[in-house]
Amino acid sequence: MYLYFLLNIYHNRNMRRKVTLKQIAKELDVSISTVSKSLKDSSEISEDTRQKVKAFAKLYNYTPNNIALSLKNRKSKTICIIIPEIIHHFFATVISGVEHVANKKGYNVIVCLSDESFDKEVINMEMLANGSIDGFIMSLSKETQQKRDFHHITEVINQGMPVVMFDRVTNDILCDKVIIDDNLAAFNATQFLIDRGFKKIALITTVDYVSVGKLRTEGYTKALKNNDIPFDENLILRIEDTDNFESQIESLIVNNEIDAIFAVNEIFAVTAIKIANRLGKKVPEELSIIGFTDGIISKYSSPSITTVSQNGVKMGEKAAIMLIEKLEIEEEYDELYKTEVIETELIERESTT
Amino acid sequence: MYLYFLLNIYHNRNMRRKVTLKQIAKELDVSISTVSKSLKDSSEISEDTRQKVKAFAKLYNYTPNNIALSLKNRKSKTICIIIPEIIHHFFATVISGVEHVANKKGYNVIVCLSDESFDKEVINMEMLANGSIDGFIMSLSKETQQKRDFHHITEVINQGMPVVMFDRVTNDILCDKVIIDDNLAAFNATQFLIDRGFKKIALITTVDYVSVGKLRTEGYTKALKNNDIPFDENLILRIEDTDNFESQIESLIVNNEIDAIFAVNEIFAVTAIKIANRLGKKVPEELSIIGFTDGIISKYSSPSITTVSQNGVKMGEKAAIMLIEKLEIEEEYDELYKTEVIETELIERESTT
DNA sequence: TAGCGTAGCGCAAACGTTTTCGTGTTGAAA
DNA sequence: TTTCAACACGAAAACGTTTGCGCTACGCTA
Repeated sequence: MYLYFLLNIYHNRNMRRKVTLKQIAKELDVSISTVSKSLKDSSEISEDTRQKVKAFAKLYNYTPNNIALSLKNRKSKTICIIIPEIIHHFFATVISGVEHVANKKGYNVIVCLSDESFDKEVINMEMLANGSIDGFIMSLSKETQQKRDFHHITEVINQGMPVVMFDRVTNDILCDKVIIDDNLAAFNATQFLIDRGFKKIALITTVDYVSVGKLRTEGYTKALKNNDIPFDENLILRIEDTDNFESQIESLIVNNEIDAIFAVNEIFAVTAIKIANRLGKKVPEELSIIGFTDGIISKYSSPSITTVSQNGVKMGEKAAIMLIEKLEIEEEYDELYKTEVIETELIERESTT
Repeated sequence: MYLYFLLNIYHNRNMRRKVTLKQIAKELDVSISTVSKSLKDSSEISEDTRQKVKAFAKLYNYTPNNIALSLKNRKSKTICIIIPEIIHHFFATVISGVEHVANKKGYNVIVCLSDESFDKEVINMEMLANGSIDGFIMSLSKETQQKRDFHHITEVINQGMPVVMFDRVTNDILCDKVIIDDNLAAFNATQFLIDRGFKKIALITTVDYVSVGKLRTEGYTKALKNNDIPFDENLILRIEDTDNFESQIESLIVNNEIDAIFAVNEIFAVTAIKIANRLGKKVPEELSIIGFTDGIISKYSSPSITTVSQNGVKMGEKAAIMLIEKLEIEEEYDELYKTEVIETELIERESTT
């Protein structure tokens, strides 16, 4: 009898497919249920049979098939995180946070990249919302924010699938959210520069449809107003195309007598430093610069960059916790949506006086 | 009849679970098979019924349940990539490459982080090798490389699941691999420095059990030998603990009259620049530095760093292509394992004369 | 000896598909 | 009127689990 089994399993070379309950049952000449129950130590089964089955299962390294379990339980123990770009350090840190929490709770993480494209975001969501995953964590693509078309998200939510949005969120969707107070953080950063005595403070930001760009711009504006510093539209540079923005920054610095710059991301900040250097303007002696997002660039740039630290790991962890909480509530949860605000921190380095 | 259906599906508020073939069948008073066949435009079914079913399916937004399909087809159309750390820019680019190819071919990507830990690597593999995924792409954790314990990988391979290893690979496992020629790349980088007339060339590397560190060290050594430059063990700094290595680099620079440094990664390179600056040694005028891995740091550092570019995106793409090829061969494929070598490129920037 | 409790196990349904094969009905040819 | 092909559809198995319930046989009590 054992021989037959061996022949069946080791069908070629030492290649052996995963063994199933059925195979074990056949081999031991009992029913599938008996095998299943034995492995779960059910008292329905005699001690004797139980031991026999368990020994056999161990020998052949039995583990239950996850897909079958998913189908039966109608849950996959998998969550999906959709981000615009994995190359951005910030998003990588968020993934890291999500992954660790998810793993601890027994969940797997599928990563999808929208590449800032609306269509890819839609396709990804539709592909996975069919049982493959239990819930979404996502940050909107630029294009989606621009189009303001969120039907794919409402659809998923209406199916009863929890969604947690982070960083790039929208008020048009009701769901759990994890954000930082972009407005306040920008306000604080600008105030920091004002406190150092600067009056001509430039802002390098993104176009307004990117939610965080807009909020940060508002925070900047508010700080100026609060301190009775005249607002000068010329000092605001809104970068749309991230391919070729160096010349724009250069003219900003050349054409205005600025003494400080607040940039809404690392790349803008480090590029500003580079161009200032090239123009013979010393940072921080002649020009102070503050960035946003505490990535490796800010840390390793020289001079290293004073920046608003946006704790991606923490955001990811929080988002994962919120999602999994929703998933593990038995009942149809009341639609109580929370928005968590992760605190930011101003990290002072060498790029400011 | 429609009313009944509506009551069933929209059971509360406008929450509607995904509709199944069974529900459609019941509602239209036909069999499940008829529904399934209609949706697949089978000629077995009359034009009339087909249209009716399709219209109904469209109305209720039917899409097949992925899990059920996975169970039936015994493949999940999902692959898993296991990496030591997502924070490293290089690994992020690899994911990006994998994701794009996988997506184009209709596969999803599960990302697992081993955090350089052997145990996490094992757990991740065992968790997913039960039907959840069709194949692995992986880069070994440091701990795994140190222990030289690869049983979890052979086990998975013996189950008939394809594995593609990249970057940090091992000869102990027979499978497809994607690597760069670390030895040659290091040789070329060192030769580049020698060609510039440098004789006292330091090497900042990792401990030897990290496969790529070892290979790069060998390339460095070979270049010296080839040019009859005396090999000086004091010029080699092997960094184990990445937390506190600045002081080690500092003593390397202070205690030896070096005129160039070859660092096996970006962080070491940029840190070396920083310390050199602090010590009043100008880069590149008094000290030339070459890094490895063309990440954002190298690009945005000032001076920007001459580096060996290791195309992560390309590695990821190649790995994904190889894996999916294996997956889609119908027959038991012959065990023909290939090792693809991705070419590197020396990108000259400002940190070398 | 009839009755009954219980230990030990198997049946079958369910999760949502796909697909093979079978079955009933029709219309036309013989 | 019988026969048979073609058409339109349904039943059921299969993928691998879990689990409620039913069934058998045994040993015991009355």
